[in-house]
Amino acid sequence: MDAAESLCADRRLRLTPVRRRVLELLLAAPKAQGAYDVLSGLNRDAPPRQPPAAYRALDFLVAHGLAHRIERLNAYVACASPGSTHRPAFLICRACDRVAETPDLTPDRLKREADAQGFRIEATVVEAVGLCPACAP
Amino acid sequence: MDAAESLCADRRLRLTPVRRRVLELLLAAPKAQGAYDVLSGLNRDAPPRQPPAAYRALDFLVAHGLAHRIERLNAYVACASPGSTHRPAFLICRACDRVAETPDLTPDRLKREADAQGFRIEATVVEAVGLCPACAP
DNA sequence: ATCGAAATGTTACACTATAACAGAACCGTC
DNA sequence: GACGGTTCTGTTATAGTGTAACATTTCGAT
Ligand SMILES: [Zn+2]
Ligand SMILES: [Zn+2]
Ligand SMILES: [Zn+2]
Ligand SMILES: [Zn+2]
Repeated sequence: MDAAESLCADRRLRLTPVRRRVLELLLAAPKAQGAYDVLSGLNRDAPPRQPPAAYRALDFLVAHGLAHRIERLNAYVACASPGSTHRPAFLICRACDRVAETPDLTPDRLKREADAQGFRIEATVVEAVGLCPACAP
Repeated sequence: MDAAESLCADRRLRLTPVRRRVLELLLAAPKAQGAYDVLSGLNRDAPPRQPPAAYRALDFLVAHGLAHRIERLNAYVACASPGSTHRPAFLICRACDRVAETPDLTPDRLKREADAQGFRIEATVVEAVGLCPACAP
């Protein structure tokens, strides 16, 4: 949280109350939170909010590296090391939905990292997004 | 398609008309197809089908390695090399949604593979699914 | 104080996915 | 060829995820 504070200060980003609260919720959660989980969290405070409020805050956090979206779960987690640009790998437990973030690493190191944590990988998804030759500028 | 035929024959899997048709649709499509795209494709034939028909066929194809689900797009593509167990990486163009499947490779080879194809990676998602220490049997 | 940009509120809707149960088709055995 | 279990399909309804569009407010700088 402190890291997020100073990061936003450095970059002149506005960590508004809603965004701050959403980040707190993600940090406090033991597992990845869907957008509507976050929304319920917000609405445990007052006043009641609508879906866009949650999505906007989450988009902000993801865009600036304070949180990650787990495509597989349609859910979000707070980043484990905000500030540094990184391409993390996530270890997602299919039983409890807990998500561990591993630091930037090359793919063959992924298995060793998982082994070290006692995590048994059953499937891995690698998705790269970018521009194909036909669409490159 | 022939590969799918023989693969199903070998494994005593039933490549029923619906499943066959869905695979044909995926193979014919230039880009990843959402479940409802597939459903529209099915309904261009008769008789009209409902969402579960598409999802069931897609689940079957994915389960047996004839297709892959692209989490990022909530969409599906036909597998480029069915039969072989593999952990492919997908190159997803954010502009045209075309998806290229790269063969099983280690992550540092991903960049080289992409470079060779003239594909400019802008973001990569690595998601591993399995069992965390707390949930392991 | 004023103005433009950024953020939020609000309504309504689109897209994605599954539960639950009924019926039909398939496949082996007797 | 009739049973009987299994797998596949049909059908209805509903749950879950995400966004478009526009009004309103807040912020920060001239
Ligand atoms: Zn991170
Ligand atoms: Zn677990
Ligand atoms: Zn494949
Ligand atoms: Zn493209």
